Amino acid sequence: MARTKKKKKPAIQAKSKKAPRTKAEQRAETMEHILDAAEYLFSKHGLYGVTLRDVAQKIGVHTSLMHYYFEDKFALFTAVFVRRAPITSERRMKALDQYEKNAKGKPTVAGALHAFLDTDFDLYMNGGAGWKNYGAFGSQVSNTPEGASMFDEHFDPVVLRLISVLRKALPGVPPEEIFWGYHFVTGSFMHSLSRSGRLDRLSGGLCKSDDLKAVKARMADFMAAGFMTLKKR
Amino acid sequence: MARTKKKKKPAIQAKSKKAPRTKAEQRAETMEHILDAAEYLFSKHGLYGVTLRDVAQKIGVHTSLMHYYFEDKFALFTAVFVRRAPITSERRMKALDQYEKNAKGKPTVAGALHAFLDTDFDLYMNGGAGWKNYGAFGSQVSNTPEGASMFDEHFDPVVLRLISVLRKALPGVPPEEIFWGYHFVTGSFMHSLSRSGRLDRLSGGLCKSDDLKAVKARMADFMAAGFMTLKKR
DNA sequence: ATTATCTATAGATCTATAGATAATGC
DNA sequence: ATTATCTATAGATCTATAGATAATGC
Repeated sequence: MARTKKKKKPAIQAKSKKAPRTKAEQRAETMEHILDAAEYLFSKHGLYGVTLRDVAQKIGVHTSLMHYYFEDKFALFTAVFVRRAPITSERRMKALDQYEKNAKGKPTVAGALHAFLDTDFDLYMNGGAGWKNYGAFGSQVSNTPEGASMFDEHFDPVVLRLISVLRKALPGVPPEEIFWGYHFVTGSFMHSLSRSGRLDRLSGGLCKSDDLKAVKARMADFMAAGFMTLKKR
Repeated sequence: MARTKKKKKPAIQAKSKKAPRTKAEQRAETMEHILDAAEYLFSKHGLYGVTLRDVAQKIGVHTSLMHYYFEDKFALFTAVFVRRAPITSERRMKALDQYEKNAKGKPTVAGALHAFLDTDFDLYMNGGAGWKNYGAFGSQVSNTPEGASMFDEHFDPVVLRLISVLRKALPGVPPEEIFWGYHFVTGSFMHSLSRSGRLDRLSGGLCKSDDLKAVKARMADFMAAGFMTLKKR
């Protein structure tokens, strides 16, 4: 990540950061560089707003290398999505399992949402620039037909796990009401991950859309209160 | 709109739907057709995912006509945005004015959100296919750097108007808290307008993301409850 | 010997413009 | 006579592939 910038010093490098020894390492490292660059660019401009040349140029490498490592442009796009999807998915799955266990049959909406959302916010806040970009990338993808099926495939399981906890927390509330609640949650969540900067301008600098810590501090409880308005049957 | 499909009958047309009489009318009608087609396509694939040829083909006209009516691709994109922006903006502005007047110094969060959101949902639900497409288009735009400044320019006034009513409804709550609340609202709102279909699959058909009536019935109260969790100073 | 990277280039778009033709307007 | 639409085409990308060169691996 640190060396993504350009290539400042072609001179002698520090021992630890030397060119990778084995070919396998070299291959892996180049692929990571490509994925990092693609992730960043796709997060800004979407699938069609980025050319393979853009990606190659960003890491100072020839365009044809993109095709050596990835079948085609869409395969690269998919690879960006797939690289991190299982990580966030599994973390949240575990957090929900853990929460439900601790709740001993009495889960709350706020508790479930904290497990689901805060776990991810921690990742995006502390996982480095790559994870921040992935968040913005995901929020882009979530709005396009091209990406919708990737969401279905990789995130349906965690989301349905969340829904199941929410249903226990809200006995008597019909499932469709809970799905509507989730619909609102995911909209806000994706919007927050996009960190578009609009909030900064709108609020005259009072809030920064980059401030995920502030979002984390408010979102789960905000949404939990909303769930309480959904009508029982 | 009805004739957008292709051109089925080059035969004699019904009197009322005859080819436009004056050149001004013809010009206006062609531009509307172009804007309708562009609006639909941009809403699905974004600025870069649509070519001028795509737009031209959709209405069965030559690509060069795009350039005759619009300076370039981005100008067309902007024109799509600008065509309807003032309409939704003014409607909501009026609804907020009206609400505040009726509230006689005692506005509520729910009341303000109903005025702001429901007014728009009515438009998207009852304004015809074009308005539905515009909603999805807007939600796409709201997530891109290219479109952010358009949002700032055209929608900041209504949003700040909403904020001002919310502040009256929430005395003692610092403005930044209210901006965060709005941040959550707009995320859910834009997501709802995108009508991506993911909710349909996720919920196994229990909910349809196309069902704006269901969204309207729940969203304002859901969010209003959330605002109550924002901390006073 | 095998794999990583680059050079060169084909073929397919895409945007945009110049100039021709067809349809209204006086 | 002016405006709407089409034909033809230039110039600029963009994706993708074939084949050359440079760097590791036995």
